[in-house]
Amino acid sequence: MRISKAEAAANRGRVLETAGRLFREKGVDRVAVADLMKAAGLTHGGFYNHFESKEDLAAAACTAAFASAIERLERQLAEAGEHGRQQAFAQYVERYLARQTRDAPARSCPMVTLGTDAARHGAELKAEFAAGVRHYLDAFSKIIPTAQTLNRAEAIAALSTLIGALTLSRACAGADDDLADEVLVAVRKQLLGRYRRRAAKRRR
Amino acid sequence: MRISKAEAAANRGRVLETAGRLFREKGVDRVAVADLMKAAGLTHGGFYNHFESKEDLAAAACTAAFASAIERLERQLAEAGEHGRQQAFAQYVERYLARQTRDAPARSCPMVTLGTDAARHGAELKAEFAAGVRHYLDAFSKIIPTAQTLNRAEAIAALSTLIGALTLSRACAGADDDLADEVLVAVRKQLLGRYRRRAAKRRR
DNA sequence: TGTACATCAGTGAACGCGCGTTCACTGATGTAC
DNA sequence: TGTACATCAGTGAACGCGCGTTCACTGATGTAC
Repeated sequence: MRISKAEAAANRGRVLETAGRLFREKGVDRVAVADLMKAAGLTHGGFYNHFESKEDLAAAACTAAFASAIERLERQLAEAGEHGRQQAFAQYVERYLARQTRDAPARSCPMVTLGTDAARHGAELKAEFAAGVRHYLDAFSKIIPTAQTLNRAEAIAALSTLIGALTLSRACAGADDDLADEVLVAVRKQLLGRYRRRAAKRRR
Repeated sequence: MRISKAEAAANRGRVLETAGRLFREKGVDRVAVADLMKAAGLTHGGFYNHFESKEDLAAAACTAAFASAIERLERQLAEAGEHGRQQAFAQYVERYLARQTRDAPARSCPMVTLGTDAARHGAELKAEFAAGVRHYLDAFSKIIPTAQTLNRAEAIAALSTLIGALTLSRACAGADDDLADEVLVAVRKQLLGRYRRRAAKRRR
């Protein structure tokens, strides 16, 4: 049964969004196309009307995941705009390293959930991932509270810290919850303390 | 044909070591048992004489990978013992974030290469991963050059930074080499600069 | 505006391949005497 | 020390399942007149 163009586009969007969630949660290799389509409310046969291959979908889902992550980041930045960068940064770190975030990878940072996949999968996914990182970094640089000259290198380092911490904490959660939580707390403390100290110094 | 016990043990060791390399390089899910056994110089049928399942091997290989990583870490620490912690730390960071390391994941840090796998696979692998992190952290704390009270939290943060940077750089390498290299350089600079500044301050 | 037909998103069976695992078999090793 | 036999690591064919992908078919939509 043929479907209206608007409905078809909506279906495609739903598949993309579902893929973004499932791929982040379980990894690209551990999600079957048929399961994914079922989760999106369709049957698997129609998949190839929308995407050339599973890899093609992975690349598209990666782009979409980055887009929504960056959108959220910029919203946070805009909201806290008046209170200044430092507060926006603190809030961002708190959310990024919250236990809730760790335990809900499906909607979380694509750099953590898709990074290893991107390193191992084909060129399409890798290209979209790299583009996503570039854009994310641009947005993220704006909320790092520091001197202008170091902005970008510091942004990269801070982002790396967040990514590594979430990776570690997720991998340990369930097996050693104390350790998993300790990682979140320690990194939160280090990241926030560091920039707080610096801000205090600037105020003097 | 039956084989001597010593030879059988050597075979098992070779399988374990091969798994450690291949799993780190391609990820557990992207290495077939048959290919792995062939790479170890055996046929796939004998696999189950040594391991209960592929998951069982993954857990054992994770432990082994951590063991060799920690051994290397402690060797570096011992070598540089006389020059003091700071130099050991600097050397460690330089190696960890070298392009060579990034481009040779097979022998590199298991926290980067197996972290996402551990988060997604079964409890066995996760448990071994968490134990590995604990041990690695203990060894790593010893080379973080700072005040005693903060040692552990700082070690966790520094390690997270390294893990995140290597993850990012690997995922971007091949698609955007400039960005991939920039990540390595920026994080190296940040990590080393930070501790160098602090050491200078202590000397005053 | 109404009619006739082509299009094409969605369906579900089917294909073929690769994978983890099992199994009957081999023959050198280890052991009991 | 030498002999007879049980053990068991390794082999490679086979099994069965799940997966990515294809395909003939359906029927509502979009379009040409």
